[in-house]
Amino acid sequence: MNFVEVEKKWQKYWDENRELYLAKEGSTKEKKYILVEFPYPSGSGLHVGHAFSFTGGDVYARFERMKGYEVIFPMGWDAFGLPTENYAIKTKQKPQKVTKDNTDKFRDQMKRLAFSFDWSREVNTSIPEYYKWTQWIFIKLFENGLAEKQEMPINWCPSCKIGLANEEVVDGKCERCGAEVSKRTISQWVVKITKYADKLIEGLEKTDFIEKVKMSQINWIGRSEGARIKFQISNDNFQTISNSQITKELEVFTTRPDTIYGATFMVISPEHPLSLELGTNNEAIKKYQQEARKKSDLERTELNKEKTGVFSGLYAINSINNKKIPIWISDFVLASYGTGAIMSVPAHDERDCAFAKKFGLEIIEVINEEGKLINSFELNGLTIEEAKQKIFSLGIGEKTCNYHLRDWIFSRQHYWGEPIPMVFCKECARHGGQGWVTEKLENLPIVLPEVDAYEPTDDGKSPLSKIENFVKCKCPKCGGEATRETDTMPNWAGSDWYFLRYLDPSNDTVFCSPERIKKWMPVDVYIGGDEHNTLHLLYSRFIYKFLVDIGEIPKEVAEPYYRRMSHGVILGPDNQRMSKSRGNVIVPEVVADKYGVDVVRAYLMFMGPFEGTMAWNEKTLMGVKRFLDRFESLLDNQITKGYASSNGADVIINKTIDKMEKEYRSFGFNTAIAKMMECINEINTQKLELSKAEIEKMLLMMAPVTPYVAEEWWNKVGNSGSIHQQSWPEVEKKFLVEKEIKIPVAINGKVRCQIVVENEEGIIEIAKKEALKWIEGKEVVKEIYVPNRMVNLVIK
RNA sequence: GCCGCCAUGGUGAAACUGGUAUACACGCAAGACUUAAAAUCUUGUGCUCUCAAAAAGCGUGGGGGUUCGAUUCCCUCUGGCGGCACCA
Repeated sequence: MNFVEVEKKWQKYWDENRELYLAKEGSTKEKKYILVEFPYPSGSGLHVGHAFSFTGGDVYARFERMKGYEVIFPMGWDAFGLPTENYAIKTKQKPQKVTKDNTDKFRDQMKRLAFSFDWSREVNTSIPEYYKWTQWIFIKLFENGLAEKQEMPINWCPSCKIGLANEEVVDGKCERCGAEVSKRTISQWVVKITKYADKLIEGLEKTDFIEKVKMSQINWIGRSEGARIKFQISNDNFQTISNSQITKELEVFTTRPDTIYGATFMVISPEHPLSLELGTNNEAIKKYQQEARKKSDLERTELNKEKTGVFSGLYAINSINNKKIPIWISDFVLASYGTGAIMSVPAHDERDCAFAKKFGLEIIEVINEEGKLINSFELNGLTIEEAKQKIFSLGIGEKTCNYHLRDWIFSRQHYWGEPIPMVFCKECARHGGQGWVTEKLENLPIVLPEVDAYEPTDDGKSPLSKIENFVKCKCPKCGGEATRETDTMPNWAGSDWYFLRYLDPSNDTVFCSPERIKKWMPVDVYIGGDEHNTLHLLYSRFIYKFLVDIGEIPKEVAEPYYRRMSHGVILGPDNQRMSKSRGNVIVPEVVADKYGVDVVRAYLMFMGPFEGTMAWNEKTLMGVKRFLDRFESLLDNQITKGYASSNGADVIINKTIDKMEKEYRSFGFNTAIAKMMECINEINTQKLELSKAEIEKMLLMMAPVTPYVAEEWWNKVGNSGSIHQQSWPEVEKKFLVEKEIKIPVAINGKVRCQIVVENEEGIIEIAKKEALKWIEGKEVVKEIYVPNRMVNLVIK
């Protein structure tokens, strides 16, 4: 039977016997939640990257099932998003239809690749039954003061006609299309993730993420400790320059309050309130502000060589010595960070120094080479830390922290996303507040209406704004005439919490029952790409922690993901990233047509370490194919001539069980396969005869990697039912014990010879006798025996 | 610039808590089968010295250290990858 027929046969069987891969709710077994990031169902189907990471997850899931865990290994679709919307526009189809076609295709491909997903738990972020709960989460955020509408400048992609989160802007360009991003001020929903900054850092301690992931999260949050210090603005010319009475002091943020004696000027950003105030009647300042506004983020960061700026005309009073220091305006100070104002210490900060040199400002050194304070009166001689403490004790400044993490702009002006379930009511606004009213829970989901045109509008509004009977509605609070929010949510919204929905996918009264959360959470292993280590991981941890805080999730499990694995990347045969333009794309389905699914799976797992980057190599794939051929012909020969009556290969079989188990458990799939190769090589070279039980054990060991071959032979040797319901073979420990031990003998650390002994008695003497040649005439000054490892003789 | 990670044959890579470095596979070479090729099988394969073998020496990016013993631990340098970056 060829592999095509075998695959068809068993795929049908597995489809008809779905309980094989179901995660059973009533099970008394210990649970294991294995999660792979769900894909965006694009039109081009499953690519090698998917095949690779899903196979890894699948092998692991199958192994843990065999080890007796109740494994939950679900799959779904992160289906909202721009590519589908764009494709729908281009092909004049409905996004709903495009999504259905694509997910059907993905599902078929996944089934063919034998991924043992529990399909009864499939989720799709774009169906109303799912996004009802995404909307519900938004309402909870709003009710708890973590979502609000703000007028704010956003990153605007002129090509996609969409607002972008900071996260979606890479080097000042749109992450998706590469167009240069500009600024626009739009009224936007903002989710206040910054309130969770510390919790998100602290929570990392409860996880087992690798250092790389922890660091990128910590860097992204960017906590920095320092002080806010208020400086009085000198009265001398304040009145003449500004007609306002309000701004009489200037607050700065600094991480180095100890250097306050070195502060020779202040810098405020062009968007700082004080700058804006001054700009109204000062031409030079106004002109500078206009120039700064014109610069995109890209330009502002590219132009980091030459500093620009303008003097404000004002002076601040240095709180510690009453010295008058000038206040400058420059765009190297960002309005969005800290207070938008700094005290400049040019002697100890590169940027301040460049600025001071350009504009001829004073530079005072306050730290000497030993890291002690100088030129600082009462602080002289102190260390930096001591000086900081002293400053605080003098009542200057207040200890605070700042974060690089920004609040999360949650509005998108596009069609294919979750409608934000908010209503604007003029009447309610009149009684205070912004006038934003949450939709009633019983009215959820707010269903995305089917429309004829999905194109974003040129004025930057969502296409939903054109649909009158969607926009016009009754206020859920007062019942008056109101209008519905027409913005939709970003892609991340649906993927923030999908791992919870898998646990209870058809519940229509809660997003997930607490019992099921208690049963299955946390995710034991979360497999995904490095590109999601900051954004997706941070957003979903935030949403999870928020739901814990408001009591919607039992607080026993504080973090959603315990371990994070970042799967590797497969490059094209030319060692380059696969891309259509390079023409180096490998399509897993095409390779499977040629060699069979099991060869593809085994090859993907054998290529290299699961977390590594490796290039596709057809020759190595052929090696793996040869190995599987050898495996099958070994079984075939043995069955043809009859099974051996005694277990002749039990030593190598048991050793292999032991080793493969360890390798599978630690995601060492490449070495797991190598162990089976060794086992087969040994059986062939020693011409060992196999019993039926031994053949079955070998099939069981291969079942996670090559499910079709294993299933086919499992039945060929006379079993009924599925091999994928069997347990992992037990290691018989007695076969692991060596009768003789081989011990290398080293002289001065260099291995010279080997001895074979039955026990450790007098082993040093035996070693000395064997190594006589090297130690003759020398004095042995030290004898070391490491049990079962080696003997080392130190001679002079 | 700051933070994190990595560096082993011709190639992809193994090596448990410091204990025989290079498992497994690719490639290459020789041989068997064949009219021939493909496929398959067998043998060899870190480097130097050697016709060959034995023996010896050298070998995990460079240098230094700890240790009886270091791919593994420490310091330092070099090169590469990833994250952050006018963030005060």
